[in-house]
Amino acid sequence: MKRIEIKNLLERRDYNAQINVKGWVRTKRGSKNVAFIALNDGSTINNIQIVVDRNDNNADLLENINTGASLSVDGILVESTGTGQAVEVNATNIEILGKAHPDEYPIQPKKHTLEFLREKAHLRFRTNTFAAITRIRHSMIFAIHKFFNDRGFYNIHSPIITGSDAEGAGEMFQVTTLDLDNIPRTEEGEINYKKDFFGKIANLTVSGQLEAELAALALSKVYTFGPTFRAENSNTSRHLAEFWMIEPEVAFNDIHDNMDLAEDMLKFVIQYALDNCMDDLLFLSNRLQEEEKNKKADERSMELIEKLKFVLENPFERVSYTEAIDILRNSKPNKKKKFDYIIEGWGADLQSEHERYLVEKHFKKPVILTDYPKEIKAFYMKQNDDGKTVRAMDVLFPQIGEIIGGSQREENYEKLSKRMAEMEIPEESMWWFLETRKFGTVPHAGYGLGFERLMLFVTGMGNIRDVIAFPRTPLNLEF
RNA sequence: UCCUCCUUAGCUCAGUUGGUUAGAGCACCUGACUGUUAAUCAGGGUGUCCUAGGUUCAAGUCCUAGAGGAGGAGCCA
Repeated sequence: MKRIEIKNLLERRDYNAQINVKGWVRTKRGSKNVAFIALNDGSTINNIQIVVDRNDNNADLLENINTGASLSVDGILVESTGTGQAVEVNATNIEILGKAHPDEYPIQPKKHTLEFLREKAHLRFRTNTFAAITRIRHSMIFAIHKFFNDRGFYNIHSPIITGSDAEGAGEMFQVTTLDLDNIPRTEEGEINYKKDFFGKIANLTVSGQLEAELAALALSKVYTFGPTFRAENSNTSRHLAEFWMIEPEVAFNDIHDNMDLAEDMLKFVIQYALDNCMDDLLFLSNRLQEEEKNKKADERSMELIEKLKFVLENPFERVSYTEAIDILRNSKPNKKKKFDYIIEGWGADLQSEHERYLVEKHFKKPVILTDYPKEIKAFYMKQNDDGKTVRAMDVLFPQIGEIIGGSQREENYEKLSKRMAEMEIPEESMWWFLETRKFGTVPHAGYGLGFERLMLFVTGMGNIRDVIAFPRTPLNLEF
């Protein structure tokens, strides 16, 4: 008999139909005459209840049906006589596909800590929490592609291995096929990269932006969605060494178009989650509410679904860096010296505590900060006429901080070349990037969205290691 | 990389100013009961107290070093 997915089965009402379901046991509840098995196959967060009549013939069978075991169940779909579910399956035959010995199987029907489950990353998909996150993650991936596809964008696969060491976005992972026990040297005693696979130093990409710009300057509207690698020794709940980044790049867009695009995109994908993942969001919301009970009233955050709707319903606050500095300088925590870094004046880099103050205390909604001092931003950003600032835009979200970083790009060859020289970025490694400003240059803009940071916001999870299946962080590469 | 905190049963955690035999809930086993909802009730015993040293009559508890984890900061998405 063909297997029916539990998601579909739960919606059926054709009682007495013969069906087959396969899945993993979540719990088994004992009884003298009858046993109840909650079975889940990942198609939905909800389980199907399997009802088994106890008799002498199946005592051994039932003994081996423990949490985590996999089953194939033939049975009859019936209306449930109990409360808590509309339909259930009266089992006529159960085959145990794989046992899960209860003394050894670590995922038991109880609350486990997220830290514990991180150490069981191979099995944590089998928990409600991670299955829900995984389903939501899929929907978010799909929503992002849909958003851009619906608007005529082209998806670009930017390279994962790069020969450019000047992307300027952080420490890089080197890629080599050289024998590390016997490194070829030049006559001067330096490592001879001419003998390496590519004949030069190669690294994993830290950004697909530069390649996306090249494509945008022909196809007008493009985006990348790929893995990104940073070898920073970052040990926080917001950083990964390997993460996924979405980088749209649009020719003829200025910074205002760029902000509109970012805001539209975030709202689209959040709406998509509400429209398509409500079961899983409700589960995560309840889970969070349980945790919140242990917190003081003023530390509790907004309920998850309410929070998502709040973002949808309110325009993001657009504020220049200069205005933000004024707000911060006159803020209570600054005057009372509650900030670890006191804002003295214009030019200071904003710390996490300042961004949080603006988003969570002052504006109480997402904020887009623009026009930062050029000294604290990347070389490729469009220089404003004031000679001091660049057309950068950072989208700041409550709890997450910077979820998007972007800018209008400098399209003027001379200005870009001059800025690269000032920042000591070697032109010879970036000649191809500069040539786009030499031939048919146009104003353009783009940004990078950290996909896992979006996932943090949508799921309400607190640690980025719990919204990606196999997180890569310093000293962590088990799975 | 820096600061702070944590590591006790399979899991979640308690363990007093250093003091006798280290505890609870869940899971597991036995029994009862029952169309149950992480079923319930009764009984059963979990152990390298992270590791290695040290102080002490006595260390889960104090000290030193190491390992692992968490939170915050920096870097950033």
